[in-house]
Amino acid sequence: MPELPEVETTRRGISAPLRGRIVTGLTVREARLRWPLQRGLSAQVTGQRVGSVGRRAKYLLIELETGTLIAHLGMSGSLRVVSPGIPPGVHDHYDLLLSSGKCLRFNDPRRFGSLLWTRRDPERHRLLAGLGPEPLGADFSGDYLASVACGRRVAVKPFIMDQRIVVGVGNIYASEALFRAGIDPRRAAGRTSALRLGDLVAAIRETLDQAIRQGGTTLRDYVDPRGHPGYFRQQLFVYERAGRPCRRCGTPIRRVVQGQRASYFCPSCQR
DNA sequence: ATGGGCACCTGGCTGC
DNA sequence: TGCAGCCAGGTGCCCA
Repeated sequence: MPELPEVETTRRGISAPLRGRIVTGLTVREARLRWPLQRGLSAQVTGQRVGSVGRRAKYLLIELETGTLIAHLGMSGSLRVVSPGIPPGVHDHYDLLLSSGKCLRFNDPRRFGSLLWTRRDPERHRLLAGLGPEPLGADFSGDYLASVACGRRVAVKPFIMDQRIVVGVGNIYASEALFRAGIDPRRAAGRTSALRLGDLVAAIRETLDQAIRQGGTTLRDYVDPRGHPGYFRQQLFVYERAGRPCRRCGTPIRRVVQGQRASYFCPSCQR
């Protein structure tokens, strides 16, 4: 999926077409997503005006009058604003119909995405309650990262992908940020100096920020709400570049597996 | 508490 | 051409 930059690009794209519109229905073609779609969800949301469209971690928060729709894109999901008259494709699982005559259409080949409904403060929802700080927010600092890394033997790469530590850093940007900070992804989190963790915080911020400005990264499925891919792929230093020369020093990029996920790094630039 | 592994799914690509 | 095997942007849950 979509990591934070892709979710944020999606949020920006769907915000204007949704805000202030009335939900006129919800068409569900496939309810078996990561969490099965709640029965009767359409009746719950129909007739309500959309307020703001927010984001917490990789969750999109579509605020309605009596609650919030929480959408997650999983690994391969995308949301587009289209005319409901356009025939749905095989993996178009739901349409949120709007008074504007358009709809928000969710496509997700792997069905790891979800759509949840809560009447309470979404921050208190079971899936959001334990999340760490936003990487682009003020709470995410070198001091914070050093304090939570203390004593941790887990490798730094899975550590920064742990959503309880910091949210939004997925497999692409974890590798990219570690390259920019010059840190070997296999290094234990607790054996990385506070100074270097400070560099890592800056690198995560810079990487995510640049990716958002480029509309995210498209590897395979991802498209923004207008159907366009993201252009950050051209800026990737290491991700999916195994065997190719490091853009900084020419050393072949290495691929290793950590926690069943591929990690890419330059053995010369990263220590 | 921590770390590691599996599960959930489909599709695209590689190599025999 | 067909098919097995591997890989893919996430993350909740189970086990030791």
